[in-house]
This record gives sequence, structure tokens and C-alpha cells, in this order.
Amino acid sequence: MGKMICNCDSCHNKLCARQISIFSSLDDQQLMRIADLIIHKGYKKGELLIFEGESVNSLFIINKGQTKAFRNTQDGREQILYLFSEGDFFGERSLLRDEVSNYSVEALEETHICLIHKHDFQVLLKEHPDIALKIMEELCRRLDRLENTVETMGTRTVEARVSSVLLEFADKYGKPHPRGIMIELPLSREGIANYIGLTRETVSRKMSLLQDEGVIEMNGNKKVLLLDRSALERAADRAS
Amino acid sequence: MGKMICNCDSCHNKLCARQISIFSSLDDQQLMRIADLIIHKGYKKGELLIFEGESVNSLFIINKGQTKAFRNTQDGREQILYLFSEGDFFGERSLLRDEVSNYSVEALEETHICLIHKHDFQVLLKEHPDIALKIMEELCRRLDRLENTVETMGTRTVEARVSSVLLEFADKYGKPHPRGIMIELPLSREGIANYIGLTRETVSRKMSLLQDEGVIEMNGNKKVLLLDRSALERAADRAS
DNA sequence: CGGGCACTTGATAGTAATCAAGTCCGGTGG
DNA sequence: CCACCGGACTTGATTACTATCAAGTGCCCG
Repeated sequence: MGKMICNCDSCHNKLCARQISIFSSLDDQQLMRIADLIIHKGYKKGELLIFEGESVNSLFIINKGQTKAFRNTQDGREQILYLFSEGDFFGERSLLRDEVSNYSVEALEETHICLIHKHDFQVLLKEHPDIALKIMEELCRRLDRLENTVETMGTRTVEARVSSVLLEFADKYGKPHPRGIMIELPLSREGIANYIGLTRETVSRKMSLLQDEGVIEMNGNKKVLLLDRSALERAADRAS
Repeated sequence: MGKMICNCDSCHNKLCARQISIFSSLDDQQLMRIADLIIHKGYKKGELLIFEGESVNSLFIINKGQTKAFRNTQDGREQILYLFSEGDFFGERSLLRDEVSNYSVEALEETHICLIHKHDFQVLLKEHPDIALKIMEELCRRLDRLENTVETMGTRTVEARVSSVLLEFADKYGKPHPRGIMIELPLSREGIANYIGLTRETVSRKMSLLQDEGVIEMNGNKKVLLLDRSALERAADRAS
């Protein structure tokens, strides 16, 4: 494959679309056609990609970086609903139906996006029914996570909620470390609080508690070393 | 259409499948083929249709009655995730992927179900890609609701959560009444509590409060007359 | 009409939000 | 490379609220 088929900065001579699971059933020729449809766009940390209440006219696929999807309440409080990273897509719901977005999406760091225009996406969906099945799978995964979140928020102690988030981050962002798993936190304390419906002070206190118990070790503000995973799992299961 | 095409007790000479939105794109002939695949089954109040952690081998469509989908926590607490009524389906997630069920489903009253066997369902899905789109729409609606639930549980006062449920029930089960909207509650106080992560006592207290404020009027244990909808909407928006 | 269960209401205790200082981290500029 | 500055984080004290425990009341079904 010596031919240039995708000229985005981050994937020279590769089909970046191939890395996206929703296109995994397509062959190279089909992927090349899709690659032609893709527009690349970069966002700086803090920039908004999608605005709550406004219409969306493209499917967003993350090539590099990460974003949060959230809603603002009247009194300025924020509820984070999803964290998206490399390979994840969003905006699909506004394209499938013709509705405005339920949430805003903000870049948590420098983020590169592949955009597919609404119309092209709808044609793709018709031409390749397999894509619909892949999207359905991803929607099911999101339902799974939200169901877990509702259960956690509804029936678990506050310490269990904090433990659950740390476990989620360990699985998603954790890297092996001589003494356990090193987690690079994608969110600030306030971000974590807004993800699980608590205040930043409470998150702070509960994390300090977990550190005192020898379960985790905080390394600066953005790094957590998970020392005892099974203890964290036990804590996450604790009902209120 | 004098020919007998569906012999279930509750829909003589009708295509009950036609009433289901996921089959709405099909014509009569196709519906007749589906009607042949359907098995009818009845459940009594309190009976379990699906067991959390066990595999599911059919798609369940409610012909009559209603059910709740819920999870049990270790300490016996319960989190209700969905309420399903006439025309709703469930079990689809275990069929799309090959996984055990995330939740149990229990009949809240005498309930009649149309069952489509896993294999038949998968064939249908391949033959009629439109069905996948319809299912996707429904999955999106469930995501919408769960996102709202997470936001409500994460950022709203307890009174707002109770108000939200009452509004949801008013829209879903409410009937016009000279003095407002009469709501036949699908759940007991404890059920409502398990739906929004509170205790039955708190639900009781907050409903009494709403009654004192003249927003609702309780009529026995299962009926609520909504007197002032806009007041309830204001209460539901109140952040904690 | 009677009995059981769901619901209501009250008192108390526990816990997280809030308000308020401090401290630390990390980035910036000298 | 170090010192400094601002924002994020931690910790403490207090308040507010809901869970819990407990006792009555009333609805609904047989």
C-alpha cells in the first residue's frame, strides 16, 4: 500500500478510518472512499466541539486526544455524561434522528477529530448496513455504562462511587507500574465530582481516605498509583 | 382482511406485530410471516420474565400489561432501571451481543408477551435492515432517558427527583381529569424510591409536601391527581 | 367486615454540602 | 535553574438534609 490515501497530519499513508470499529467490516476500497469524505479538524484544550441545544451536522470521530460530554444545570452546576477518547465517536444521535444535541462536548486536551458530514454518513449507513450494527453495539455499551452509573448513584455509598470511578479510569487509562497500576486522571477533582454527582471537597476527602487505607497513592494532582485493586473493588461494591 | 392471521387471545384477526414500532416499516405479507414466528406467553403479577445474570433466548414484546427491569445489590436493595409497557420490547441486548442479562424483568401486573426466538430475530434483522434502524431509535430514546436520570440523580434536590418521576408518570400514564391529570401509579412508594435511589419514607414525605403545597392530590395509594403541572415542572428543575 | 400490608409521620443520628482557611502543585518569567 | 504566582487541592468547622429506627394509621383485598 504505497499510495497516499489519507493526508491527515496524524495518519500519513494510513487509513485512519480503519482504526474505527464502526468501519471494521469494510474492505480497503470502501475505506478509501470513506477517507475521501473525511474532514480533519483540531481543537485546543477547553474548546467546545458541540453545543448543548444546537444542531449537529457531522459525526465526530476522535483521532487523538479526549473530550467530555456534559450538561449544565440552571445554577451553573455541571453533569458529565461521557468521556470520549481515541477511536470513540459522538454526535451520532443528532444525525440518526433530527434533533439538537443533548449535551455539550469539550476538548480536555489538544484533540484531533475526523468529521463525516451528516449527509455522507446517512448514505454510508444505507449502503453498509453493517455499520448500523456496529453503531448499535456501541450504543449498547453506553447503555451498559449508564445503567451501571444509575445503579451506583442510586444504591452505593459515596466512597463506593469514588472507588468505581477510579476503577473505570484504571481500566481505561491505567498503565502497569512496579507497585501496581499508574493512572493518569483525565479529570480534575471537580471534574470527577461532576462525573458522579458530588462536590470537589467530598471527592478530595474520600481519595485521601483511600490513600490513608493504603489502597491508592496520589502523585501530584493528576496521577494516582493504584496499589490494591481488589481492595478498591470491594470498596466499590459497598452499598449505602 | 377476513383471514385469521394471528391466533393469540388478545388480538383475534389482527396483526399484533403491526402495533410494534420496530416492525412498522414492513408490509402485511411480511408481518404475516413474523406473526407465524411469534409465541405468546402470559405472566402473573410478580413473576420474573428475565433473570439477571442468565442468558436470554428470545426478544420480549409486551402485548398487554407492564414490567419493571431492575438489579439487586448485595444487601438486598433494588435499583429499577426501566419500566416497560404495551408495545415496548426488551431482551434485545442479550440477542444482539451474546451476553447474559444485566437485569431482571418482573411483571407488575398480569402481562401478555409476544416472544420471538433469538434465531428468528437474527434472521429478521438481516433480511430487514430497517428493523435495525428502528431498534437503534429505541436505544437512543433509552439513552436519552438514562442521561436525564443521571443528571437528575447527580445535580437535583430530592424533591426535584420525586417531581421528575411524577412528571414522567403523568406523561406516560396520565389521563385527563376535570381538575388536572389523573395518574395511575405503576409503582408503590418503595418502587418509586428504588427507581430514583431514595427510601420509601423520603418519597412519602416529599409527596406529602407536594400535596400540602397544592401541587398534587393523593387519592388512595395508587392514584395521584396532578393539579398544577407547571409548579411540578418548576420543582423538577430545582438544583441541589 | 377484618386483617395484613403499605403507607405516613415522628425522633434521632450520620453524612455530605457548604463556608472558610490554608497548602501545594505547576507553569511562567527572570 | 530558581523564585514566584495563581489556581487547584486539602483540611477543618458548621449546617442541612436524608437514612434509619420506630410507632401508628389507613387502604385494599379477601
